[in-house]
Amino acid sequence: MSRRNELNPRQLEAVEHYEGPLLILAGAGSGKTRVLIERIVYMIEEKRVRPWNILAVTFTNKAAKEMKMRIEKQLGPDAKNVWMSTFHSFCLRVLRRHAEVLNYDKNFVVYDTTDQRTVVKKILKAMGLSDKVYKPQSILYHIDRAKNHGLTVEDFASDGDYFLQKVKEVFIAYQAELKKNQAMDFGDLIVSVLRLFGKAPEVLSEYQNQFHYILVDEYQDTNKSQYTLIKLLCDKWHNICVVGDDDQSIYKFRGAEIQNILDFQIDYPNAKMIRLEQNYRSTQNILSAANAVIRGNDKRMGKELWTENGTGDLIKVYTGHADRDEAHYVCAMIKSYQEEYSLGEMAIFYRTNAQSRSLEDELRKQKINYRIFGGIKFYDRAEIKNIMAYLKSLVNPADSIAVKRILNVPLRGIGKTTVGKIDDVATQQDKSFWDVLCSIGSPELDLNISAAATSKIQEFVQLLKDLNKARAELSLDDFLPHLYDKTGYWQMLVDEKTIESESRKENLTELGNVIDDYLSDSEDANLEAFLDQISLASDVDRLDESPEFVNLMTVHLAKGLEFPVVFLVGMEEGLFPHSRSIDNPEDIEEERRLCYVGMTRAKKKLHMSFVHERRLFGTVQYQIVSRFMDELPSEHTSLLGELEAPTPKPRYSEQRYVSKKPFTTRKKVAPRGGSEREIDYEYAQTDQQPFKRGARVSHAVFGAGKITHIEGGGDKMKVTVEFTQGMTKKLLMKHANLKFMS
DNA sequence: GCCCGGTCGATTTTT
DNA sequence: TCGACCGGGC
Repeated sequence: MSRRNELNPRQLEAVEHYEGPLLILAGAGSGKTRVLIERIVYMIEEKRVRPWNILAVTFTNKAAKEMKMRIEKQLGPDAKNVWMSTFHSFCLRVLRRHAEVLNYDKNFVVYDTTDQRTVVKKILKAMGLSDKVYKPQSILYHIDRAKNHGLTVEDFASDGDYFLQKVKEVFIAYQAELKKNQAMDFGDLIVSVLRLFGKAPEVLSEYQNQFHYILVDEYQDTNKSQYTLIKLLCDKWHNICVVGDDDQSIYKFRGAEIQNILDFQIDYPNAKMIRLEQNYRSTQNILSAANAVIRGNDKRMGKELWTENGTGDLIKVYTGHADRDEAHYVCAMIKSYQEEYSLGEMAIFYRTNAQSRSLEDELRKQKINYRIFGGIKFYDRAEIKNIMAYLKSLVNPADSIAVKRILNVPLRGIGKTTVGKIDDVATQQDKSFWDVLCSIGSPELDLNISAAATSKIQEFVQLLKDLNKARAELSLDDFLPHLYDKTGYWQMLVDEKTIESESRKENLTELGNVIDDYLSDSEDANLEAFLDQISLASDVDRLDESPEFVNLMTVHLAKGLEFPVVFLVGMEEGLFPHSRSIDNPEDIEEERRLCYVGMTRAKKKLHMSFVHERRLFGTVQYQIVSRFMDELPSEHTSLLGELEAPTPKPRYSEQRYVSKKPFTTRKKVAPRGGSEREIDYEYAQTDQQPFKRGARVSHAVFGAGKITHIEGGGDKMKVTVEFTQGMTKKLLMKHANLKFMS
């Protein structure tokens, strides 16, 4: 049964557009996923398009999975034949089939960022370059950037720049090393397909013939090489439909080119454009405010979100003294919402991961359950990486990064010196690390390795060989425990008996669950395919809805999600917008988009907050309110103090706030682009009152209390207040906005 | 081979 | 402030 009649006219137009290039400019919350799904269903059901002639590309596995599920629900098992995947998994699928064209082994592995770093470091060492001058991160930035632009090593131009010349040398050695290890990094996956298509035009035309219809989601986040890939693939039929929102392009630092979406109508001259501006997620207040913020950007196609959801609450703006107060405020608010919303319906967004700490401290103190996303990823945990390295070594022993990683884990007494010797031989004889390992102890190879180490290595080689035998005999879910056991890894954790080792064990158990999940929803399950899936998986993919936890994440991670209650914290210059983007107008625009993304996640209640002092890297930073706060029209915001304070409601009624928007009264002395922005900042002032010990006061967040201590004077006056709720706080008079209660 | 202690540096991160 | 990383000492 089609639900197409529930679509609005614009959405319907997008769904029923059939042939030729189409750009769907889909604002936040405008139901674009639905449109994509209905469009695919429409093509298959009404236009009798065969599922395998459709390619749909998304950016996250989560999005791909969800779309697949929803299409299957409408179409049945036929939907399985639609090619629905991320850019990277699509490329991996293609490469597994045609790897030999590029002289690669079919069992090549995918290297993640950590592996990349390891390789670069090794090369720097071999080339005698200091990793202080040639920071691996910086080198990898250039390598990744080149690949994002669709360039291979040969194309990499140093423009006579000495540093870039060295980068190029490292780049060349890096690619050679990857090749030797039968590995590709994320960027390679895309570039290699481009190379494959260049080298074997017949393969390209095979895919061109197959994909009559191509859909690309989040088009604003494609990079140059992804753009080229799509352009090639749709060159025969020109049935390309891209969906995106230029206002939500927030991954420039990863090579995303907003220009791709801005130029779509130039690239595909007869392209039709459909704007989806009706929002089904948020209230009008939230949308109007978000519209106003994003209007500050120059480079955009222009779009105004609107909704029939009603005006809704004003955006609550909180200003506090220190980060602690902000955390306190957020927690108080969360508690006050708990009757109306579950914890899982609330989320706190911040610009940088480091900000989560003060929030976490307070959440713990107040016994509010929370979950945090990002930070250390599941698959980045040492124990998971180690086990994965075992699995990778079994599938592809040429992967010397993996083999070296586990050679001495658990500790086998095979140390750095030994590894170094083996490495040297491997380089000299142009053999893989594993091959050298295998020949250790044989008479023709004298490495000057101690007898003890030699026998340890032989045991290790035997271990992997045994494991590979067992792998053939056991199913994947039986094999993993077997591996935990035979390697001694589990025992090692048992012996450790620390809190960390306990959590490591839990993670390993969780990895078992991941395998079970994997086995239950894929037919041709094998270790190779499992590794592929894991190497392309991310943490967000594991994000499920749980009602018992408040969600904490960076604004980046929040993209694509929605919550009834949202707290956007740390709205301060230098943090949001981040200091690294402050003197580049283009970067500021990206920060503004990020702010827009954060705001438009909120369905009902949006809170934005900033403080004047924040502990960062151990020192106190004095903060200035974010320019984005200035861009919020005052008619859509309410300052804390004008709004009903959370539990408990103060007993006073009169409002003392003189200025409606005290935080905006700053003078811009250097109006545009001036690096030193002189800012005069005013705070909401309470009338000066003769505060004395014992005075009963009221605070908008903490409620009623009693002053127990006073120190300092003038602007520096601090009071200690014992609140009736139980906590005691030291507050700076100037910012605390305390009210007297008679 | 391994452990410890000083130094340095520190956005965001769908794959 | 906190962690990763390296080099020296055992």
